[in-house]
Amino acid sequence: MKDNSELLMPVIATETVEKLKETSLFQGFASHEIETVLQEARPVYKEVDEFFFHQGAAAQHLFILLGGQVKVIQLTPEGQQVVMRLVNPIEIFGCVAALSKGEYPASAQATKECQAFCLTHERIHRLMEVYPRMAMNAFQIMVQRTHTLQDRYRELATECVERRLAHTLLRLMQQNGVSGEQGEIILDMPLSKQNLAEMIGSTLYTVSRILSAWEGRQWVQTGRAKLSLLDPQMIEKIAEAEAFSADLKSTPI
Amino acid sequence: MKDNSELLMPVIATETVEKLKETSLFQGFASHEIETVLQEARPVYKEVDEFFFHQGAAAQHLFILLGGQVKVIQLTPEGQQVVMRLVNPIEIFGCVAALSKGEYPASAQATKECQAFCLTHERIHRLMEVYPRMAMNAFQIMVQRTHTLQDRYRELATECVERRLAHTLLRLMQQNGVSGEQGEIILDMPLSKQNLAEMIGSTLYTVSRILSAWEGRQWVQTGRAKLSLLDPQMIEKIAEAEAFSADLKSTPI
DNA sequence: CGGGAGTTTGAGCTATCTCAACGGGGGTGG
DNA sequence: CCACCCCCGTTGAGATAGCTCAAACTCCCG
Repeated sequence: MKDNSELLMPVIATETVEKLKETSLFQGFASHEIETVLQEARPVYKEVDEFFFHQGAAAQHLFILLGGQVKVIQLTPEGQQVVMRLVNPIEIFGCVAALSKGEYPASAQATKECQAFCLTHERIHRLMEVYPRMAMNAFQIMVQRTHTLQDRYRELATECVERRLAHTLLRLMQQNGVSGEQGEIILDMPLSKQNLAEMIGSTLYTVSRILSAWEGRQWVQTGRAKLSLLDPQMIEKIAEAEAFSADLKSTPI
Repeated sequence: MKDNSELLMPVIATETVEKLKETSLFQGFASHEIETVLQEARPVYKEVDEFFFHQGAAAQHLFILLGGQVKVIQLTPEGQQVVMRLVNPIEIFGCVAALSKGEYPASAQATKECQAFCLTHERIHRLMEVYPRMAMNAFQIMVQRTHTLQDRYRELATECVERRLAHTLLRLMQQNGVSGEQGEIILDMPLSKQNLAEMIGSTLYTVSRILSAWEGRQWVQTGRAKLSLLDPQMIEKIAEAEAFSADLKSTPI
């Protein structure tokens, strides 16, 4: 283990530090400062579907995702899942562990093979006292995240399923969109209808129906846990226009 | 103005510092440090229904509420309101203004006569560099708030209106509940059916129907923008029990 | 070449929204 | 002090988006 970490650290550092430097938590940090921080971190690897932590467990570690993707999910008392957010590389998750010792309010599960760093409660506390900038950045991140969550909340409270789905796909496009050969945008992630439903507070049946309708008009293309946007502008129209809808029952074009 | 501020500052300080010391943003601060911070703040007063800021306006100030109550609301493009949160004394709002210059994502409106302090972007930035503890506290506050918002999101996504209403009343009870003479808990705030509906993503009609049913069973008592919980335990049962409901159409007890 | 996970689709159901009409209390202005 | 008006609330009836359940279908994997 010791050999391993001494081997890994410098490799990851040189490769990753520059990336980290540009982003959220380490805004305004010098390279050597980031390296110092990473010295305190422990690398973690997870296979697909493995959990970083479970809802209700003692919150010990904050994670910085380096590669892969993580979904943060909450379970209702009845066992229904709700996807609270998708974590992409260079983002942090498990923030509740950062300063206070409590329980994780949600679970974090790998949707791809993942590499991450993890930091203990005590170390974060100490680091933030030494680097106020880090605390400020963390604050900033949470402000931003609250903002996003508020938007989703408003959508959920006021919009119909079709528009919520459109909004969600657009968000996913921004974060995980990859341009395909015909100009379509492929969502580079495993994404079942069930997953989508859990993100927008709906059922896989309804999601399937809506996507079928969209597919019939060549706006999207769906497959087994795959999805491409053929006509993002149309999806935007659905998301924004109040009086617009695929109108699932209308005559075919 | 100058006379005014010199007159007000010490008065408010001596009276308020101890309160602030115990709470959120100033955890771990010494009295004299809080006083120093408040020197940089400007007092603000608002009448009922006045706005501290509007959604979309340039985010210039972060506010610390001293007295009164504020509701933070988002407007949909169609003009529908959603109440994102209620701010009670010694809480902060307008956090988005703290570090980055952006737009307020929501509006803040006084529901009672309010006193508050406001701090500019630049000052907060400087203060947080001097007092890392302040940044850490702010981070902590936002983590907590995200947690609450996630819970509400999950409720909205998975629960029926009646249970969402129950959860919301329980939350309000904790924050604004005052024990009445007969052991009932009075919600010490102006609270119309419309407001409640905007908090839980429903309509005033549905809320009215549910509360009527509850009132019929002596669980609550409603009036013009008033509400008391006569039997909080029953409301808790509704909130938690999966198979429980007032069953609006059932025979009277 | 099963088997299973993910998906599609139909049919019926129901919680909730919408619309409309009426009720009632309290603040305000005469 | 009274009356009016307005805002808030109630209640009914009808419409509907989306959920539930059930059944069949399809791809991928071993």
